[in-house]
Amino acid sequence: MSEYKGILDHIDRYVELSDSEIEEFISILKTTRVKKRQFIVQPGFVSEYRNYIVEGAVRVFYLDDQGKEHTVIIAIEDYFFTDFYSYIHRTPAEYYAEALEDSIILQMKYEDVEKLCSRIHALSQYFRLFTERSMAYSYKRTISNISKTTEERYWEYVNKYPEIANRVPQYVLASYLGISPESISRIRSRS
Amino acid sequence: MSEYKGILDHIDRYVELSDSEIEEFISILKTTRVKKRQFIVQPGFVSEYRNYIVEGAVRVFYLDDQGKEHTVIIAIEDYFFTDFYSYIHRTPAEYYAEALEDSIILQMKYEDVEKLCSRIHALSQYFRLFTERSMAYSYKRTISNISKTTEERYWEYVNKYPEIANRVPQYVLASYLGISPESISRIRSRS
DNA sequence: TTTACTTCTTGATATAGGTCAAGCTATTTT
DNA sequence: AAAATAGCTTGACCTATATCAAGAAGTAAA
Repeated sequence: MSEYKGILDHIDRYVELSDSEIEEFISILKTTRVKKRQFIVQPGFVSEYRNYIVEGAVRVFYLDDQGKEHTVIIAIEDYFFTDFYSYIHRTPAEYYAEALEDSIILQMKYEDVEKLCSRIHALSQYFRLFTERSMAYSYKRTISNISKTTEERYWEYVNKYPEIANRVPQYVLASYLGISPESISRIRSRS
Repeated sequence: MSEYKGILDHIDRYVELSDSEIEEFISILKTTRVKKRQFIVQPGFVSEYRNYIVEGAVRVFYLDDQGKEHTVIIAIEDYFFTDFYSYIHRTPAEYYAEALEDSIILQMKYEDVEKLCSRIHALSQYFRLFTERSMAYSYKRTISNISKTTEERYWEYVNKYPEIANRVPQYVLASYLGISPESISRIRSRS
């Protein structure tokens, strides 16, 4: 059904699955609806799922000892999110995943993904190739974080992801870029 | 031979390869010796290889328009490095990879890795699992970059990787952590 | 349509940490 | 072992950006 179209297209960009493989894959997907402000992952609980967003927006953030939030991931349609460390190592999550809007997500359990990846070579390839691309992107974010000014980081993000920047609250963007909300406000007013 | 022991052990931590698969894998490895300060990857050229360090130390860094260096990866024995974006997308590298010591590295070409991963399910699994772990680590570095003070980042690194911190020049560590060398010097003298 | 949250803006102030400069100390190289 | 190069330290200064505070503007709820 149309609810799986997005994720199947996503897979299709990397590998080809047979019809029966697609069926097997779909069988491990659980569709979940979450309301705005609802938590999908919480510190203390293992992040059981890899989550794919069919519709809506989610952020993953870390709450430090001073009560400050630091956003690691901002995800909209066609993005994946999870507390990756918790998901892989089966340890309690350190991050929150919070719906920024009412959302529909597809959830796949760690064991199910691993089982399927062991059985279906193409699926393993898919996650490998996709994760390698995420990794390359992650290096770029790191470079940006350590080498650019707040203003440069802000405009870089806004130019690269205008739809996301317009869609999420500014304080979320601020905590993603490691900038104070006030500074973002000033950067915007300056232009 | 012993030169392959490290990488085979590395693989062994994730998956089991048959003897013939091991042989196939070894056949795509090229052993290269590089001298201190030699470049293994340079902007403008495609980063052809995934590189594994048998012995020595290497850093990957970005040179910005103001001539400042920003280190993305510091790698010693049993680590991989490459300009990942260039390697995956076959586009000219943006980073330098520079030997910090005389080093012995194992190089595997993109096409060879892809061909083998298509043929050998376990190898695909290996790279998938390993990259997923790298990814989880990468999020931690991001959090650290956007949420911690320079001093916290410095001590965090030194405690986590004391051997590396003692082995590489301080300006390299500084450019990895996004701190000025002077500040690192002051942080150290303060303790 | 008033009340109450939530988010954003603006101003005043403080400070972490960068930059510049100069000298010092190692470590290579000749 | 002298010369040269590379790396580290220290001091003085400066600026980008955080923090604090208070109000304005949106948005949702009652």
